[in-house]
Amino acid sequence: MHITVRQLQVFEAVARRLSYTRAAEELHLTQPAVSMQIKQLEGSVGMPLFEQMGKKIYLTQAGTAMLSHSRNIMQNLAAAAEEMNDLRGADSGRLRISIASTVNYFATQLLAVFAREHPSVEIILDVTNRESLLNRLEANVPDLVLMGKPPADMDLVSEPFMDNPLVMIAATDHPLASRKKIPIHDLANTGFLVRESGSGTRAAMERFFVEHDFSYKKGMELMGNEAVKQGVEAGLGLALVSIHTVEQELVLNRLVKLDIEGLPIMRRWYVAHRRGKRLSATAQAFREFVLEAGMKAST
Amino acid sequence: MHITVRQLQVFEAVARRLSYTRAAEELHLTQPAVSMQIKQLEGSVGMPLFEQMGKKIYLTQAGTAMLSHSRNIMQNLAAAAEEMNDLRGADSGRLRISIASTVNYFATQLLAVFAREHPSVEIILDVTNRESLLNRLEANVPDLVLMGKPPADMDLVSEPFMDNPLVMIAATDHPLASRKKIPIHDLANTGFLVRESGSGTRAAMERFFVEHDFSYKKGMELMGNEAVKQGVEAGLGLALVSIHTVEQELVLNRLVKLDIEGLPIMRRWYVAHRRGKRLSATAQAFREFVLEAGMKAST
DNA sequence: TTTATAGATAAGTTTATGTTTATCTATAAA
DNA sequence: TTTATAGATAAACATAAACTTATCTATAAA
Repeated sequence: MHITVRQLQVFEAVARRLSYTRAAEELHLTQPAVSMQIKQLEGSVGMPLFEQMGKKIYLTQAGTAMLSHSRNIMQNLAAAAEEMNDLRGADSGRLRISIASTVNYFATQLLAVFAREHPSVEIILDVTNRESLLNRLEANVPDLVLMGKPPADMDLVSEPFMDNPLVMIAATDHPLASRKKIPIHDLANTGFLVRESGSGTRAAMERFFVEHDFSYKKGMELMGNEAVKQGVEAGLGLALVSIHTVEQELVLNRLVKLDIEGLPIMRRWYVAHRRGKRLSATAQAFREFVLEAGMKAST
Repeated sequence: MHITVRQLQVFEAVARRLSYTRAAEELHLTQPAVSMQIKQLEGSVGMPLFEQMGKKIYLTQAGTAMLSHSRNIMQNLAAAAEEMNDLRGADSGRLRISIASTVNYFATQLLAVFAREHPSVEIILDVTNRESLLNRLEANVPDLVLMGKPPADMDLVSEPFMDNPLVMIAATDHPLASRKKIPIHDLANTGFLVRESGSGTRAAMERFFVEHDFSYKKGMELMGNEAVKQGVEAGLGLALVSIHTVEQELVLNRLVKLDIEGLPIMRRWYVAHRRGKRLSATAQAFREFVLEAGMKAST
């Protein structure tokens, strides 16, 4: 024997009105339908829940106890329904975002704006290197990721949302700082600071040099954007970096951008999630927010 | 929105095993049956509860929230079932007993023994006058009542459980104290202390005197047994009382019992409840306990 | 006594649930 | 590439649940 939600609904109505007939009216049922539901519930619990004395019915002790449980259960159901209702909108719940460290230079600002617009969304941000980010995607941890071009073999749904121009930077006092349209081959004798292998920036740079038949002179290999920038500022060589990583330094005149022919290399950033992922309304809202912010930034 | 217990059961199994097929095995169902239940639940909540990525399924955010509600609800159901189970036995719950004040002289002892034998039963005792007791019965407050012969017009189920002999008492120094087999007519000049009208003892006394063609001399009318007893002890007259009300006084020799021919009058005490009342197992156990205790006392 | 009301009961109908079987798609592993 | 596995989908069917209508019984009130 098993108790059903329907039985509890009917039971609650009868217990509240202390009448089968009134309960039936309230539930838009006939009286026999109510009798049956109560009978089944009584069968389930193995005891009478009501007692009839003359024309009046009363709850038995078991009935009184059952009523309190019943109300409890129905309250839980209502709470569940309410939470589900909230989650259907974009202004609640949890949003798990993982971003590749390179994207960090502006993603935090993006998130701040989104958080302000959706104050009751709990945002969980995770800034990590590309490999760890792909692991997290594999484990289905994040709702969405922001990263450079995602690998083709991982079955992701991805869309570019912002240009990521790679530019050549030099120390402020570099002799070519003020020249226009410098052919790349004029840099044959210059040393280049490069990112670690596995970096998307590094891969893009090498592709660019190959395309332009230019064999570059490798000055030093450094981990991360910050190290590269500091090396360039110290005059150790030139470097190709995302313009987003050096915006401040260019404004403060601590670095300069060289006007090389064929530059900037236009790469892009992507918002991505695993194929099959059921994005919450909140996640969808964030995805669209990111795409829209990218559109604005590129116009 | 129509969530069923069945849906929650199936959902919980799928969420726990993270597999439709395993859940189906566990529930002795086929896989399509599980798919359908989940689909219906998802329809009810208006959102996917699972997401499939490759061969693995994961709970969505809504699914995680739903699972916690679901477990809550099923726990409540289990708690309800457990309480109902307890109530089916005679060692739990509440026992409401109303007793007429005359019965109080020994009923408390009876209850004490029952309470010791059923320590987890919550006993609610209510000692009150006969009229108020009948009102409570009318309002369906007590499970059982202990009283003198219940009125025939109230549709009660009643059963006598103990003799209630009415005896004639006198002050210790009464001249007839040591005489045997006193004919009632020898008391023609003696004054009698009587209970208020409406008292069962008073009615029984008058019936006895009428039957024996004895017109008694009314000394004083007093409210309640205690007043009558004190009056007799003070030498204001004789009285007919339940022997249970004077057991202590007889032992302490503060009152004596006169050996009148035709006495004691044998009245009885009853355990009663309204017809139609669904007695709990506990109430039934108490009823039988009282009847059995009465049997023992009368042998 | 008659009448009205509350609930129980019985029979029959509709709807929901669960089943099997078969097929399809996608993915992971051999 | 082939094979095995997980789940979705569909059709056809059996069973059970939830109702309705009609009728019956007991009780309280007129």
